[in-house]
Amino acid sequence: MANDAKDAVTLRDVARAAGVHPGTASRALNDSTRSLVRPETVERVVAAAGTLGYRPNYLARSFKTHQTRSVGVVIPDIANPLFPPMVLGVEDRLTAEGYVTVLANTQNDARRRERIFAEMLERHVDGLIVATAQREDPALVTLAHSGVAVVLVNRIVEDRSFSSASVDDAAGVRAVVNHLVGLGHERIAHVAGPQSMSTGYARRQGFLASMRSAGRPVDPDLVVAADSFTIEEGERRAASILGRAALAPTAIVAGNDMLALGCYSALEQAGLRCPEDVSVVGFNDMPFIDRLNPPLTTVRIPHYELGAQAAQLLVDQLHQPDVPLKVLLLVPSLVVRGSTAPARAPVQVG
Amino acid sequence: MANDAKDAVTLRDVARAAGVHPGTASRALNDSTRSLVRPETVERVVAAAGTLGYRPNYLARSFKTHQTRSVGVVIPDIANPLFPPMVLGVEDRLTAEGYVTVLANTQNDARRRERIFAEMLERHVDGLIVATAQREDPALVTLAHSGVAVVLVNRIVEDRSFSSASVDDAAGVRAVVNHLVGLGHERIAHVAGPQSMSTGYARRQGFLASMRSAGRPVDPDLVVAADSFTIEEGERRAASILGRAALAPTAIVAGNDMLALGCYSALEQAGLRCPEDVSVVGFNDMPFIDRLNPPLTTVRIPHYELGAQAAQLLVDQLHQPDVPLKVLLLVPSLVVRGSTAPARAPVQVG
DNA sequence: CTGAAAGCGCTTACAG
DNA sequence: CTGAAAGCGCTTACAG
Repeated sequence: MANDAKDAVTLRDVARAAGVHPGTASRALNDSTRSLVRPETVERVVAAAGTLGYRPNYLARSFKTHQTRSVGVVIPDIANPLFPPMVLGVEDRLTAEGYVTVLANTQNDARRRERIFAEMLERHVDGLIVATAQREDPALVTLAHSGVAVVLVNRIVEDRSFSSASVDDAAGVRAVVNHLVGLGHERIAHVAGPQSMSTGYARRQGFLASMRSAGRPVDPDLVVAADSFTIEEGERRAASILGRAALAPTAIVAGNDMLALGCYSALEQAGLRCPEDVSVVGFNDMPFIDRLNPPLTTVRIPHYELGAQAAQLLVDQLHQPDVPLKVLLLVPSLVVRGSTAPARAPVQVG
Repeated sequence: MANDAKDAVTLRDVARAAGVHPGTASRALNDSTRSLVRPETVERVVAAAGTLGYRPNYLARSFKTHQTRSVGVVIPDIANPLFPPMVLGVEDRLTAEGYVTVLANTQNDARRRERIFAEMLERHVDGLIVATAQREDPALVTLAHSGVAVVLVNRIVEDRSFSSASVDDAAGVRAVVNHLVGLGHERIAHVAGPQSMSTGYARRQGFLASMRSAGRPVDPDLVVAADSFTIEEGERRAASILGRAALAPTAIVAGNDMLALGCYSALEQAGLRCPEDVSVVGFNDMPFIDRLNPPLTTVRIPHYELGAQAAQLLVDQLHQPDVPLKVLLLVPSLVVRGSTAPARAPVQVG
């Protein structure tokens, strides 16, 4: 039974060994104060710390300085394969900067999110990386007012009062629509994501704008919005389109890959083939989506990079509190796979 | 600009408002010491805390008590879809118990893992849930000797000196072999996982034993072990089997789903079809594996439950330090999908 | 049952 | 450049 760290070496021990006052030892050992100490003294202290195997007590330091060198990462759904690579990017960057990652997942539940925010504050995280922003998000604004540094990733708040790393959603959808139009599609449906989130909203707006630019009239019966970015919602909404329209669409633009998977299911239920009868496109290019049946045409976004950039924004903010807000928009690219094919005559349904 | 928590309500404020000494206020507010205080006094203190909106300073408490109510979760590869649901299970359980989850990922790198362990200790996490155990793992043993509570998940250390939640690997593989034998397969290959990990090892042992029981001779040319649980390694090892044997196997048992995906690739490279020419079976039933082309027959393990159980074991250990070691073995089940089919005559290769 | 006091291990104005 | 001292906000033996 090792005795925890009861017998740990403290700063006093180091000071004694080096023949200096604890205050001096502290200054010698800290980057920001080292310059205040005579080089020879620094050397002596560092040597003493080395031989004694001194490890500063983070708890004491945090207690004193109110900094924990920890960052909370709040995601909506850890089971959505979009997020793990993003978290990985965050974690890599944060670890490199000496921060620790406290992960929490809201399960798309607002109450749960509130609790997480409160707890993160109580834990005195130095900052937060939030992937659960709503277009209007009073809770998040309140949080930021409490003084913690907050950076948004993937989704953004509309008033742009946060630094963020996200993706040019409209550009992504434009590429999708152009691709489908190029394949001769006329009746193009959209299963949009939740309109309360910037991603769901911007992609839908982008869809409507691109269709207009391409001179394709949008049949209102072919545009629906899901309540969440889940397979189930995708299936349900796609089914409603297929059930409502007399003519099936020849292509469906899904708000993201999860919704696209739902579209696959709905098509199968309706006895329609993808891509022979209906093309489907997703958004995100999440892991393994290229190995599906059929492989999904989708918009590739740099998951890892998104996380890493968000982390960098936060670190910058922590190191220099008056740094200006920065909105980073990464450019996505279309990846064409087997789920899209040239348009044929629309299938009669219903 | 809200002033951080500079103006926070402290225990002294509560004590003053309630007309008691801070020590008494502390005792009144803590579950374990409340019984020492007269009920009316407790009431007064609690009321004062309520009106003042007192929130205890965790940092001060942690500093004093050496407990942080935080738990480190160490996984080998966040990009492996097996782990997110496991982490979710851990997190749910831990959150419910008032602990915070500090996530770190080793990327299968021993050096990185060492650094993570050291950092977790410096952060004074109360315990660790480790998904990166090796069959022989001196680093982990050292860690446990330092006094932190450690619980293993998924993989175990052979000397059984840790509590753990894992899966009966041998039983899982037995079900696989029986399934294949039932389909008439004779030439069954095994692309095993790393033999330095309990999962890779136990499944391989289980494979050999089950084949023996089933009266199927094992062709040594058809059994190889991968260096890591990755798609690339799976492809490489499966290719080596296909390249070496004069007769292709009619089925491949992969050490896990990632390796099975690699087998898919290798078969495709070799111009062989799955399942028509060669059946493939995985292990883990990781998310989305049922939507692949073809859907993978695999061994289902309760990912979420595994994480939740490990978390519970840890919490038990933290609440009662002398709790006996507990090795929990969850029972997996075979899920038959499109990647396995009745045996045909083996295909001539090379 | 409650108060008074010490102390956890640091950091940081304040002197000198 | 360094020392002496205060103090961060709690918890917990120790008295009474």
